[in-house]
Amino acid sequence: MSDRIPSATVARLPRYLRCLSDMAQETSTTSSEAIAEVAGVNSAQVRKDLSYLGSHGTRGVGYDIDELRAQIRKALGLVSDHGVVIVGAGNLGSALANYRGFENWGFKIDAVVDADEQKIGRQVDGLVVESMSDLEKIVEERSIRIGIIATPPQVVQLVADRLMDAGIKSILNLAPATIKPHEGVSVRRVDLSTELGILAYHLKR
Amino acid sequence: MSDRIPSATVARLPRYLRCLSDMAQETSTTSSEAIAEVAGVNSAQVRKDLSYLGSHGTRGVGYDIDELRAQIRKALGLVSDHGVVIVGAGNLGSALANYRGFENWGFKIDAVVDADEQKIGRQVDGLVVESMSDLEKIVEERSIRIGIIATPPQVVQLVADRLMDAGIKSILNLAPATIKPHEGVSVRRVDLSTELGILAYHLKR
DNA sequence: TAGATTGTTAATCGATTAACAATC
DNA sequence: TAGATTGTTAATCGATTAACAATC
Repeated sequence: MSDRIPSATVARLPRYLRCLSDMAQETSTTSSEAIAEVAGVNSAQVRKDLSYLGSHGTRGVGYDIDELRAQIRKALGLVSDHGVVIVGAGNLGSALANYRGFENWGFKIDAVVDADEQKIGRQVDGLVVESMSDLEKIVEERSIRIGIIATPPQVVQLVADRLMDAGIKSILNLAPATIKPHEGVSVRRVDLSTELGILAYHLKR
Repeated sequence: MSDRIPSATVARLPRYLRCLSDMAQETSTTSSEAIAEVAGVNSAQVRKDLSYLGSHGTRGVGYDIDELRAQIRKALGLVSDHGVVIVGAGNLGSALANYRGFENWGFKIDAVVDADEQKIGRQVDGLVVESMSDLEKIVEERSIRIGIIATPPQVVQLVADRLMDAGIKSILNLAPATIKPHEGVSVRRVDLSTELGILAYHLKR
């Protein structure tokens, strides 16, 4: 609810949430200055970002950490459990299946699928790798709405289309390829070799 | 050389580079419109971005793909080989060591280190996992300037400090923790659970 | 009250894009 | 020449941040 939160703010909210988790041990209250310090941003920006969630701070005092965490979780929609399917049980896909921290955020890896016969049936962090041909069935039966693509780039659009047709509403694409999203589906991309390319630029001077 | 390239442009250049690689098979020339289509951005933006590299296009014709690739590689500093050390031989670190595409871009994984005795000596994609205690020696002897951190978040700053003290100039941090960079060191962060958090937000409507 | 810190305004800064003259 | 496409300007849009009144 409330108005649209700017995308730059949405991108910072999960970071604040993690910073707050780290702080929670020490005190029950914190300030925009302290959050800014830990998150590595400007304190005015923290206040501005938090103001989109409504006013939950107390002037002269700061923010109650637990309450603020709850508010951020609510704003991001991290309140209920989200089922996730990982497509691709290669190195990256397996790394993700094992990735701690997903659970802490209310994400639950429901399935890992792969097209490679060899990999089907293997265990990946307690999950059995299932067949790519069952993808639609898996997504529908388990009401999964988030998909993570960790396949070779050549098949990314194909996989994405199948996911979206099956009802997936959000896709995190870790392969170096662009996805044309269907109407109403949001796609995020993380490309590690791109990140390294950016790093090289800064190495120059 | 030339003036500072805006950071948003730098972040897009690696993407253009990959799009151009895909196109190179079919034709020897391309247009800002075609690149924009594949990269998923506005064509005026492509032209603007490319204009920071100098004028390498031909009005009425377009860009020579091979020449443009060379120019982008040069602008990003991808012309010489960059040595990389990966800290952390867990799932993510191993996935990275195996990550194809790094080599194509002029990156060479020179070492994978881990603090866990159990993992030392294991093979990861042709590399033998080395001991974390040799980190400084490895970085200095092999003149490595890029580090990738794939450790638990608790030790990130410690590892980063050791890397920076040893002479690392660019760090890609894949762990969910903030690094305070030393003067002249650039740090980029990719946090997969943050990405998933952002995805959850878009799931709401 | 005095000190601290929020919430918000308004200025600034930077990034995107429509439009079009230049030119192949 | 006619058609195509660049390179660049200028308008627009959105994001950042300094500053400060509000208020605990």
